[in-house]
Amino acid sequence: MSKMTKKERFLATSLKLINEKGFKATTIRDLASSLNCEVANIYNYIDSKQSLLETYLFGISNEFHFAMDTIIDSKISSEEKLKLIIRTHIDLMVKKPYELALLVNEWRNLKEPKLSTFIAEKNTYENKVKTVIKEGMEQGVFRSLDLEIATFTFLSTLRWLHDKNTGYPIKMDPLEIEKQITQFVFSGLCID
Amino acid sequence: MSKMTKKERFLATSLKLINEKGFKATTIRDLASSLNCEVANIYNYIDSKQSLLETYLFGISNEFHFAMDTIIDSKISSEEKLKLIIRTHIDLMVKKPYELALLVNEWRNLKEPKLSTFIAEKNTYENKVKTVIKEGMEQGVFRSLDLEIATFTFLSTLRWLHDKNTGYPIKMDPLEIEKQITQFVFSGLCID
DNA sequence: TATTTACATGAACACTTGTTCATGTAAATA
DNA sequence: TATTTACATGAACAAGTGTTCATGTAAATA
Repeated sequence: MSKMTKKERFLATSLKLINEKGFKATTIRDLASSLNCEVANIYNYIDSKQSLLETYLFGISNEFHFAMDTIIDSKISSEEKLKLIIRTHIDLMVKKPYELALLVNEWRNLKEPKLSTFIAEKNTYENKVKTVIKEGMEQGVFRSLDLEIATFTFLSTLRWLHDKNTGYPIKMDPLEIEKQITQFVFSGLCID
Repeated sequence: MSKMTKKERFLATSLKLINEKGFKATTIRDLASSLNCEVANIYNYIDSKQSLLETYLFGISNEFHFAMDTIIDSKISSEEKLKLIIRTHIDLMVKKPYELALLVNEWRNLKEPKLSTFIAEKNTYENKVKTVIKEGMEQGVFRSLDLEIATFTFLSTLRWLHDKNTGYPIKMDPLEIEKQITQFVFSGLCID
């Protein structure tokens, strides 16, 4: 337990620092001084700086996929599925804001072959979202927009949350955020 | 003219490379070998690696502000203003996809005091968009969503363009993209 | 008690980084 | 023709990088 606690605390501190400075800009010595320990000591916790990034990224990536698969397999309408996708993103933003910011900003720093693996997972996720939207369009529930554009525009509406919620405390009630974004996505800005 | 041509070509090549690898990951030696020239030669064009990034970022930032100010000062409806903002983003994406991607991805690599200046410009821009949306809400043209959320969600819908359009040729007709995104933003996904 | 385990240390490594220097050349300008 | 200008070169630098090493300690386990 104490073993885990120590490593976990290291991982948490690192995550925060990497978010502030960026992965490339954060040196092992930065991590060490932020943890009040010696540089070499860090290698008691991790194999390499790269593996640290990999741990974070594939960690949340898995969480997203797990949630997504649950949603897709459930017997609910396309509209409800999309609502749940929005809810999942906001949930994860509240619970793991730093990991989410990494997912958006730092995945480019992965190296092959992990980079390809990650991109594949990313594409798979996007395709699952695309499928939900496609179903909705075919059922006449969603407007028949270009599928690619609709999917990526939708995903984008969930992305600014990460940019805004790193470092700052989340002021607004998550449920309220969810309500607002759902309304934007489903009904748009205009009244008519 | 030949002076400008040479420097411009250097700037264009650098821009592409920095987009592929990221600013931090792109070394002066990378630039040199990509340009088939010696490392030292690069410093005939630029003062420092940092100044290179600054040139790019403040360059497009200015373009955005210029376009935005024209829109804001024109005597048209809030709805029309928002449409023009969408058009501006897509226009710039088509004309300067690499600069735009930098604007989104690499501004964190600026150093003080340029970083603060950039963030201030960024905030100013976002506030101008916010004002347009606020006007629309007050006039009853736009749905009364939370202003912050509506603004950033709107801006996000224009951001994925950059991610998707670096490196790849833009397949879809810009006018069609504009039409689709405008529809998404104004009317949302749902039919009802 | 003996031995493993978890964590800590500081020096050293091999390498990469941005940048500068002194020098050179070929064309444009005066 | 003389001189400035634009561009090119290769070596060198000082600083910073991730990582490893041999060694140490204090507590948990056997």
